[in-house]
Amino acid sequence: MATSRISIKDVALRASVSHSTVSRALSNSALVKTETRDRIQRLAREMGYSPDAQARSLVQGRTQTIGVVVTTITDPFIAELVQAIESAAYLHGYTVILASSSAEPDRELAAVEMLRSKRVDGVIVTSSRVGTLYQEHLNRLAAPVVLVNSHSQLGGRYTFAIGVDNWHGACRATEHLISLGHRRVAYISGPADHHDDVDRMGGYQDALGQAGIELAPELVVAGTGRADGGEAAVPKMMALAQPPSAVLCYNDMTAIGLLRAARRGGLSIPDDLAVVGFDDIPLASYVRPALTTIRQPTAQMGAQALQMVLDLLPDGEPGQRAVSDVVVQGELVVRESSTTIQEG
Amino acid sequence: MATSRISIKDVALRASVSHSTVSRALSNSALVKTETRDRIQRLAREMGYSPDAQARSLVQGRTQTIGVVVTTITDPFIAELVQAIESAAYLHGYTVILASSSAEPDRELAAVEMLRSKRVDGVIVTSSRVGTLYQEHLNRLAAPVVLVNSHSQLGGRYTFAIGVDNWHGACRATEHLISLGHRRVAYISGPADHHDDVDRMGGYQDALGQAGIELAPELVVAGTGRADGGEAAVPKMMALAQPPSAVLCYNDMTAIGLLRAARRGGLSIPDDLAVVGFDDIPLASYVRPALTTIRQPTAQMGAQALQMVLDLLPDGEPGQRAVSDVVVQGELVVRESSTTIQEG
DNA sequence: TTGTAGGCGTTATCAC
DNA sequence: GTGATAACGCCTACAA
Repeated sequence: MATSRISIKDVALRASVSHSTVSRALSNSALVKTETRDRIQRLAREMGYSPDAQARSLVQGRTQTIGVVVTTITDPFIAELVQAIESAAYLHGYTVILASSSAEPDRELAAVEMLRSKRVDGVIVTSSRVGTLYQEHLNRLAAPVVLVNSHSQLGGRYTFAIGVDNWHGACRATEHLISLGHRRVAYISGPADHHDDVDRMGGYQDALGQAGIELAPELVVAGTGRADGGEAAVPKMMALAQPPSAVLCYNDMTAIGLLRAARRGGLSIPDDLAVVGFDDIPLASYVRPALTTIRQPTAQMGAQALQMVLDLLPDGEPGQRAVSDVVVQGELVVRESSTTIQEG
Repeated sequence: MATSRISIKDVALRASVSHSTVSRALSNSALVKTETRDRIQRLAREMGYSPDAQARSLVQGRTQTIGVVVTTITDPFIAELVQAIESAAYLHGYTVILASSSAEPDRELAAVEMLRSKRVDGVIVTSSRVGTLYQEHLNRLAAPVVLVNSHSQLGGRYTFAIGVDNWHGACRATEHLISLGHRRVAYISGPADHHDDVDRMGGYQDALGQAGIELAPELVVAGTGRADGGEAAVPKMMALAQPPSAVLCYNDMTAIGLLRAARRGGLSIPDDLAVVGFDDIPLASYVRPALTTIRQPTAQMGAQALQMVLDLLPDGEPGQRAVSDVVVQGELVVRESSTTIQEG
């Protein structure tokens, strides 16, 4: 129960002033006598006044709210991203509305429409797959949109992206394996149509080429981006006339699935097969053997995504100046799955 | 850019009707001629009209929005909870505002104040620790509050709770260990002041008593609720004159820390020490040996928490009828850490 | 320094 | 059936 709705009018009545004076007093306007201002503020507090954000937004034209669209908050990578976004938003006086799409087109559309109605000032999208259709909805948003780890296909005037350098990360990972003496390095791919996957495979191939190692098409195995993809890949790879001695996986979950299948199959990691993932999800350091991987600077990406949105706001706080797409670098984290040298 | 702000007035102008008619037409009121209604709806779509949720809320007195307060969305248990809440909210036409408190009192207060200003229709709190001070803030909210896995100390008229049966879960877990032949069963506790911990320890003790096993105070070791607590507990337990042959941990993270330390210490799990956790976080099935634990019906709890909030709303959709505190039962999930019988 | 009078975009209550 | 008109709670010229 507690405090019923109390408006500036109620406060005005009790303070024997007009509601405009209350409004000014509460926003610390210099136009009101210090004395009355203090009196009004005290009174408002006593009465349990709470400003109505909606009414304010209605007249001011902005809601101090940003929408965050995710496939599922259950994904640890996305969760960390959202945490960073929420945290940064809080520091700037913004609020986060969460919308999960479950990767279903209907819900994606519904989410965007909802955010439009709520008049969010900006939107951050972390669905790694942003189809043309989806993008079209986003463009109707009349608010700046920042994509995290996904590529804008249409490139609306107000749509920008921030993402990890997939190519470079995969390159580093592959070089790491090569530096350990591996010559036959496999790649387990992710979901078929993913841009990420294309780029990561590109880095893998280029690193091999750079080292003068010829590409072996049979060493590229189709995965799913989930653990099952990694599990299924093991028998395929091991059935080859010349099995690989090392493998780069599209992501950590693929690698973890692979670890699991390798264990069942009696393969010793990293001795029989060195394994590297991508992402550095929390699980990566907990599995045995702990996973070597490319760490995405998740928290940084989240915070920066928010800053980009703010920079795109009409008059908003200018973090620096103009906004452009941002590419961040991942970091190679060496653990047990690629080398027998123990670590944390 | 896209569509600028278009209001019902704009539509009214183009349709040569009053804005009231447009309002009625858009809400499918029977009071408007079918023909004009269709015409207006078509026009509104063409013009890219999007209703302003804030203006609507202002007059209707409810926002179709609920606030979710978490310590950190990064916790997999909480993430799953939030996912379920968001999903259920969507189905009921509600939107979720996310606020993370980082367990800092300042931010807790700020979060509550923000939700108050945003005029959320209800609030779900998943901070496992709800202090008296915090509760006081919550009571000022003038909106129903549902606590997940935490105990309301003041028990405001509008504050209810849903949580897992800690006592029963710990009881089941302990009985499981006893049924495997263990007589010396240890307990590693969680954060000192947690209600959860008290209840779980109670279940542990009662199960032992029930089996006619005398309680050995030295077998209760202080933990932290985090991995470090489990790690630190291993040397303490093993230094005992009669070390335990099994251990129940306050939660999974404690158990995982224990697993790690045991591994380093050359202890064989479950042969030297059988281990059971609590929660069944995703990690539990991925660590080696996979963790036996008590699974919390997370998704169900999230969905039900939302339903409780809805039921508490003034006129809101009545799921069933009166609301009361809810206790759900966890489920024993047997994996490798307590028995050598292989599984999953 | 303060008060009056709009108006933001809706819905709702009246008349017509 | 439809159109004025008045709220909802706030901000902000414009007056005083």
